[in-house]
Amino acid sequence: MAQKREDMIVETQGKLIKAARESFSQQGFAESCMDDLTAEAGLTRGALYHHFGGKKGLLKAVISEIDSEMITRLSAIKAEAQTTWDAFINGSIAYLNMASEPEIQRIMLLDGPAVLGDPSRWPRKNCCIRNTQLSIEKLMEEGVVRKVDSLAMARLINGALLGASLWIANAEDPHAASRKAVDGFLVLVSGLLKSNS
Amino acid sequence: MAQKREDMIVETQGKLIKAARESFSQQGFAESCMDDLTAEAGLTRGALYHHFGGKKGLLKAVISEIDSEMITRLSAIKAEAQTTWDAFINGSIAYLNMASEPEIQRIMLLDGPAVLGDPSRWPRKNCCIRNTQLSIEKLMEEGVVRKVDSLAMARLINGALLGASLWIANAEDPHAASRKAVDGFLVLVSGLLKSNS
DNA sequence: GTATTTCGCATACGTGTTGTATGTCAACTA
DNA sequence: TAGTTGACATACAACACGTATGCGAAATAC
Repeated sequence: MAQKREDMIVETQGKLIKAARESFSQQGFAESCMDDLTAEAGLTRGALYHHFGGKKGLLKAVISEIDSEMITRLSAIKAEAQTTWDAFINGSIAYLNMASEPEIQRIMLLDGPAVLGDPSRWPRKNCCIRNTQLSIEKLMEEGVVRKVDSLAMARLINGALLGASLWIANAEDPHAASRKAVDGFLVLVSGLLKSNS
Repeated sequence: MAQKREDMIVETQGKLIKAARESFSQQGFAESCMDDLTAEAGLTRGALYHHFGGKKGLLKAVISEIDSEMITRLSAIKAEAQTTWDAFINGSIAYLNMASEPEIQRIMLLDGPAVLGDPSRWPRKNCCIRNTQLSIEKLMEEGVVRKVDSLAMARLINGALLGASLWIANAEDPHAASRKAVDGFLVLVSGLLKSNS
């Protein structure tokens, strides 16, 4: 077990990331105080700057972790579908629901882009947009959907889901809003199908 | 001319807003220093706090001004169209282009939502989402598009355009990206048309 | 026309938060 | 077991924000 030290490191980083997820999602990135945040994790700012280089570095680590979780959840849902189209639709709806969760919305959709810039430039192996793009390309190969630029379409769809999720999360009746958003989304993506026109 | 004092006020506020637009769009809201910003306008932070109450208040004023300009530009474009559908499409494309402008993107689409929260809650008389919603309702009345929840659809469409514009602004070839985005958007909204299915 | 009040804006100050520089002690290496 | 690394804490300095206070020119009153 030459892993004792290494274990402590990942534990420390984990505690910091956990505390950061809570603080960032509840108070927002700008309002989060690093002294409070690290104290919550039973540490000091020294650990933070040692491991992550600063406040933004911690945000990057948090985003990376949440992103991985989202990919995992999305993949599981898509794997259950029978057809590529179903996988695309179910994945999109799942994304819509995830994006309505306060933590994901605040960190990934509001503070993340504002602090770190365009999400597609974030250095992460898997990202949701890439995922959507691949679905579309597969659907085009299968001849199910019309020929379009897959990246542009992925951006449009991702943005649509994001916009709807912002609305859902702030609606007086999120459940009803979610249903309306899904209905609308289905109408919208029906335009992709070759069978139309 | 009992307006001498009042004129000075609007001039002062105008200078602050102008400087803020530059600073916010170039360095972002968080990185903007109020001392530098006010000095740029030939004033001090005293004027800022007197007129706008603080940093966030200034951002609100800036957003309000930009929003008005966007509405004006959109209205002009929509008024030129022959049909309601054309007005909707042309307005959407115009919005896409506007959202690709650095100032609008940074202030209205990135920092604004992160600092002030969901844009639909912003206290402004006219907003782009409301505008889109009205277009959709009119199209439904005319029997051109299928029956959908207009607000949900407006949110989806607005989000799609926003997502695409973020991509365009960060693309290596913005012009080509813009064309692809417009093509994709047309495919997407074709799903709204009643003539399909 | 002068006295008085208002208020637009500047100046001065205190506080909180960030980043860096330095110190310390436990864990690895030989 | 001695030496070295490095994980993390402590101490310090630099801003940037918000507030409290002050000044001087317009507006108002008489």
